Amino acid sequence: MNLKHILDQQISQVLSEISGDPTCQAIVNHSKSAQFGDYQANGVMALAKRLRLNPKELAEKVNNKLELSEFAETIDIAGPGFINISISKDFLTKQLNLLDKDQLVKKSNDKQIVVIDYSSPNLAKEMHVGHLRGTIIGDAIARTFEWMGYRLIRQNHFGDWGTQFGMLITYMFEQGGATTKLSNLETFYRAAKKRFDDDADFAAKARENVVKLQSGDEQCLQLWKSFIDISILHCQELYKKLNITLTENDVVPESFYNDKLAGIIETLDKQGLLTESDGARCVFLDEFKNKEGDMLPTIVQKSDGGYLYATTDLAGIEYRCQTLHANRVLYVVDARQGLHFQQVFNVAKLAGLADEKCSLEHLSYGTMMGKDGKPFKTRSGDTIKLIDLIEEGIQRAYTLVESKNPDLSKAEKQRIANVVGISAIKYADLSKNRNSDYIFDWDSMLSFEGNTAPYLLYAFARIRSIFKRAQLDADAEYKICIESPEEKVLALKLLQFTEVVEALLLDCYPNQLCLYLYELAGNFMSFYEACPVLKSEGEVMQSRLGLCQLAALTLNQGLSLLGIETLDKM
RNA sequence: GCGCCUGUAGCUCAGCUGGAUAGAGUAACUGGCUUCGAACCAGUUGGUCGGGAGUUCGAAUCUCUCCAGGCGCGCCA
Repeated sequence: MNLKHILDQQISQVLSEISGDPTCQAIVNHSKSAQFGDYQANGVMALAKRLRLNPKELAEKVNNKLELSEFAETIDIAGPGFINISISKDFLTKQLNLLDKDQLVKKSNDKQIVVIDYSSPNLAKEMHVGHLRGTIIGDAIARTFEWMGYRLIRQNHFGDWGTQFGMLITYMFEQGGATTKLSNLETFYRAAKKRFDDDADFAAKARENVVKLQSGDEQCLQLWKSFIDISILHCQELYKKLNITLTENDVVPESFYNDKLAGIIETLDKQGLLTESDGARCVFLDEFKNKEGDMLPTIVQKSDGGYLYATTDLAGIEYRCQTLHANRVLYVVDARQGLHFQQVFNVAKLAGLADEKCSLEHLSYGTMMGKDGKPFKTRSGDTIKLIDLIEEGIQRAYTLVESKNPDLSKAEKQRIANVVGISAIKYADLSKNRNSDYIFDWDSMLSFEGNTAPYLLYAFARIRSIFKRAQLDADAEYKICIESPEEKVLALKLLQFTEVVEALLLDCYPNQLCLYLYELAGNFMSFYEACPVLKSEGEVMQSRLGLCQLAALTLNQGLSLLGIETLDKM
């Protein structure tokens, strides 16, 4: 159940009854501090002002009409007109005992189709830390929609088409077509780029090969395909290491849209949206006009007839809306492409490529910065390879496991180090608001203390350890009965999992889920210190075991939505 | 030039449709392991929310302006 939502509805309704205006908002939120109860309604003051009433008197009036005895222990009117609600232990006890442990959150029964576009690596380039964010954030969002019962379709918009592939193909010819040289993609790419920059003949040949490739030359196509196979293999390896759910089947590359691009231009043309400007074909939209009246074009076809990024994305929208029948299309892409997506979305709607009801959303994320606050680059001008970050993370975790738990077997330490290292990297990214730029720093990304994934994993491992030590069944039925303050705080937090997951589906900010899990783990730690489980007896012990069980289930599920595995021992 | 984003504690960041005394982690300091795992817990110190003006019962949040940084703006993706 979504307690916040229920309280909001009930209080909003009372406000509406009193005012006669059905749109009244109770604005229920979690209370900021324990002295203000568990939930607070802030909407009374705004309404009082509109009705020119004394807010405190209105709050009293609302309170008299409210029927919240099922939920509330106390309802207080405080300050200028806040309604503070303290949830009763009886209610928490009842709800937690009723909770479906297999579900935890009631699944959505609207069968919306959600398409999510994320990761989007490039052909013949190794993935670097810049790819990390979109991949991790997109995966968390995808997992959440899927778990909540939506029909979710992943699209890995693989960058496999463009002029730079003529360069690679030409270099491949020079090297005698030895595919083994591709094993190090980055080196190969750089070598090809160097030849392209240094040698005019090479560059000319490269341009020729682009044309050949585009006109379907067999030999070029074959070489190109070998690049794709190797690149995808490389990405899948990383996905596996990072526990990312994308598979080969989710790859729908740019080239997939090649034969649809002419049709897109035709559609735009038929609707009279195209304007020729300096030989290029553009769509000019009023909403992208500046104060001086200058029009910002969305270029869809170059003067040489070639198509562009925008054209491919329009084809992508058409495919996702018309063929996949998406209700929502989510693009997890760097914030720098904000304008591009705004343009493409508007053109698509106007041209009817996407129907009115389909929601096109750019879930943008910030740019990676260096420690100096400037855009990130290493001294050599390269980016840090993703694989190096991962290996460093695992290595550091291994060292830590060895110092904490030297008696474990080597294989066990390695397994733990893998989970701890990877989870620390993912959580460091997921726990920040995706919108803001972020600073790349080895130490903060690979930290294992404080608000990090290992903290959550540690809380989980402690719980498992209780059951193991006492040889109790972690899946048995335990009857919960809330008594102490620490139990109540934990109980309420457990009940709020629904609120967080449902909010995630609306705005797609995984850092909200991270925050929730961190607080849940913290509430558990406080409970653990204050309320001994195995030294208690009878019903109290049963109840505390029940709380431990639910805390473990919720932590495990929440982390799983973030793409983070848990450990029984660490 | 136009537009978008960012500016919160020494550092890294939260802060939800405007709400009460702006919160965490980290660093520094204090206390807690013969007691369910100290990768932990309890506590102390630390902030003119970039500056200024405005809107209002109330502003980190909305508006304007200035400053600083980042990004994007016709044939790359």
